[in-house]
Amino acid sequence: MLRRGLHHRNRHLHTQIPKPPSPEASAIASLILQTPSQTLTLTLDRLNHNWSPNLVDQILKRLWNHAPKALQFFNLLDRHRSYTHSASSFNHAADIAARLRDYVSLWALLNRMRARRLGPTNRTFAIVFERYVAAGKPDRAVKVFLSMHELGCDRNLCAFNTLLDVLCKSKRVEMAFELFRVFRGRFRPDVVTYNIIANGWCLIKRTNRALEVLREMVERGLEPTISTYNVVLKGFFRAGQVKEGWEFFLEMKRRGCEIDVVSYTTVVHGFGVVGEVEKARRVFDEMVKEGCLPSVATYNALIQVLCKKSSVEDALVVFEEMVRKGYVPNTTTYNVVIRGLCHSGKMEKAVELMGRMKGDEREPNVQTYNVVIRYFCDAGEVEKGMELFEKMRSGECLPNLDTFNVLISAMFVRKKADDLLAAGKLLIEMVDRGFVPRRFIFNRILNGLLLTGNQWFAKEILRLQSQSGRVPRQFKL
DNA sequence: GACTGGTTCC
Repeated sequence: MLRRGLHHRNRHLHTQIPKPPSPEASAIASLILQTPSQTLTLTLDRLNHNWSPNLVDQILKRLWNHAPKALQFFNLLDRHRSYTHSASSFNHAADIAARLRDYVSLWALLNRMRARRLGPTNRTFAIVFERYVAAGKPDRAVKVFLSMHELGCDRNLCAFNTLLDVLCKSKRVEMAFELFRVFRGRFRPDVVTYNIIANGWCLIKRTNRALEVLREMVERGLEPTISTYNVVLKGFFRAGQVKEGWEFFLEMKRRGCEIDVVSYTTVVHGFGVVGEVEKARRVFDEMVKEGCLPSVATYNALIQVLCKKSSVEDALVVFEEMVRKGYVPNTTTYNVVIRGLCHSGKMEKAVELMGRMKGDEREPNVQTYNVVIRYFCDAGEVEKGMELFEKMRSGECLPNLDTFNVLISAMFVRKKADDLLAAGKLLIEMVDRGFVPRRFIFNRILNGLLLTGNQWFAKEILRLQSQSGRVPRQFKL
């Protein structure tokens, strides 16, 4: 009986095999980056490549951190004699324009899609909703949804669910619920709609509201799915109701619910955050016994609890075990283990593991770098932190606000004049990349520079401060 | 990536 469920339970395993990298796309992407904007047309003409939608998508993905160049590439290729963009490439371009908050280009792209009868599709609208909400304009997202039909796309339940999901994930649950109440007569909500709303309430730790919504769902004759149960399960653990969560899990089993890898992972993680290492392990072992294969996420949950509440050595045992069993650790796995190693002072081993990521086609991301840089700086090895920072600048991993804050703070530990100079340079780069430093960072650096008698540089920083703030340069095209 | 669920950190 248990065997029957094996296939769909573990469909996630298929996604664990890393996609082969596309050397062709990387080569063209770096060529585009090296070519000055003025001569890009010529370069692309001369390249005369056999373009395919997939290749163009890959290139756009690789140019993600270089948005203006990405859009220029897209637009130039749009005027190509024989090649025409696919809907998916249009969506990529729209996503990039929206991320730059360049709404003029965004809507121009949507209109072009429509003119060519490529869309805009539900996926396009999902991007638009997400970007407006991320930019703090949820009302715009709702407005776009309400005028979808004018843009050549039916207002359907899918789009409605997507909008509710985007609002809920940004914690605007009240707003989503209001919308749900107003429009439920028109769109006939399905179990997905209810799962989204219930998950929203759980996200803000209002498990009772989630249960209320789900009761209403059942009254309306909709059957809960395994996702519904998993939403509630996660909700209990997230709200710190561990006892209720565990009892709900047992109830799921009693009722013969097909507990899947997500349910198990939720429980392992739930016990993990409250430090119940033994219980977490027992549930992990139980799922294996029940014939449900753990996924990478399940391993991540277990490895994390071992790192935090047991020891990084125990975590490494499980890490090596999963590798031996043929799993490919993902970036999260590496980040968890690397953090554990840093935390117990094993910096060399942490750096070694960063190197090992590349072998698995898992590039260290900004979180990976930030953790290792932070621990190096805390240990007083500021040079090693800077070394990693240089490395990330040369690669495709962009530093974020955290990276700069950590490095700049580190420059005050040793009370050296050179360090203050370095802090000032970091501040300039930070503003240059479109980040807005907090005022106390400016003041700290200014005071330091004045104390060490570097009046000239202090003046530069002051000028920078008066300029920074409004429109970050990153967002200008 | 094509309506929903599980894994890192701040």
